Amino acid sequence: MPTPAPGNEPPAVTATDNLTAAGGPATRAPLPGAGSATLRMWVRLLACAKIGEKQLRRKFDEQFDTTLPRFDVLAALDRVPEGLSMSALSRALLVSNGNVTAIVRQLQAQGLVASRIDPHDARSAIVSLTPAGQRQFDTLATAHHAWIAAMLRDVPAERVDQLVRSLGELRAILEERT
Amino acid sequence: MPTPAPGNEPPAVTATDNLTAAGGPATRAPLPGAGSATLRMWVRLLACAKIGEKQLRRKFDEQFDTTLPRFDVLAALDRVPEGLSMSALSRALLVSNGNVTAIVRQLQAQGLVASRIDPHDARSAIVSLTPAGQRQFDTLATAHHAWIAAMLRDVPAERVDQLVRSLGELRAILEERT
DNA sequence: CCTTTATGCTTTAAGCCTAAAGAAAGAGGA
DNA sequence: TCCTCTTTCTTTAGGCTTAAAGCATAAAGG
Repeated sequence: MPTPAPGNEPPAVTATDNLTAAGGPATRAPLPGAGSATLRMWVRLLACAKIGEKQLRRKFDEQFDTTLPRFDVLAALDRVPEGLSMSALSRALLVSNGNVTAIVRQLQAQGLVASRIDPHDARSAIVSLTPAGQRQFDTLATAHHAWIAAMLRDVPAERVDQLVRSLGELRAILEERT
Repeated sequence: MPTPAPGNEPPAVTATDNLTAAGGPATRAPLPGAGSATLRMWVRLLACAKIGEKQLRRKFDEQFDTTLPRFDVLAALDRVPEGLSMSALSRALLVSNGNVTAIVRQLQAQGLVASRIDPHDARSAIVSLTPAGQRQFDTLATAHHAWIAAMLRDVPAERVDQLVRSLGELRAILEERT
């Protein structure tokens, strides 16, 4: 559609990418120095995460009839063969306690994870992968890895390394302020 | 908390940060070259987005009794005074069409946005900020900007600039593959 | 033993999100 | 006119997410 109904197509920019565009040379910008570079960084970070997540979510659904959060649980459990308590799981995944309850219930119904009472604490359930869950995770992880490699194949290797470092630093800073 | 309840505290790493850790010098790594640097980059990107989003969501809720998605809608509309159709809005926000319906309905009930029929196309509703919505957005945007500046105040300015560039490049690449 | 306090987990209410199906309007051609 | 195809939007079913309330267990102190 060339020249589509004037004023109907938005610039394909997410949210507030250029909040300070109007106003000319700002003489009283809030929080001077930092300017809005941090805001632009944040908006772009979020856009990247959203776009990529959308692609991965669709792949998980289409090819394996599962979801990203369920994969995340399996991945967390794969890293700790002894199993994790619900609380530990929720901390590892950065989601709320109640949320984990529902997701684990689904995986349990599918026979992918098992839950036993902590012998040292009757309140605590320890969740771990079943053999079927381990097999399922291995399959999913391979596909997941390949999807991401494909998604990012046009990003130069040195740029990837740079981002690994910078984002690691950024994550450390963000975690401090929690 | 030094030495906390042995075996109960997971390493504070999100999801699959080091999938290839076990196995020594891999002789048959899938997708050689790229290795798992892309995977680590992706996991870190996602972690940063989640941590930051969580903080912002809480701030929006506590201080203004609103939500991030609603702010996103206001922000998109602020950038286009003539208003946007529901479809254009959903494209700008990277969310589904049906989702926008619900969020706009909320904002409409609060009197922050108005919706009129497109005179050129009776199917299309054009949504725009009301004066009250504009005032609300200005307030929220100022706070939002300040929160982000505070959240990222320990990231060196040159690192911010570097990330702005790299993430912009990354976003462009991700958008191609949609 | 009993009370108080803290912890682990589940439940609930409310909201965000998607895909898919459906309703309504536009656009084009026979 | 009528038929078909497309586009725009809403609705629906299902899943993720949170905060807050509630239940059960644990831990500490009288």
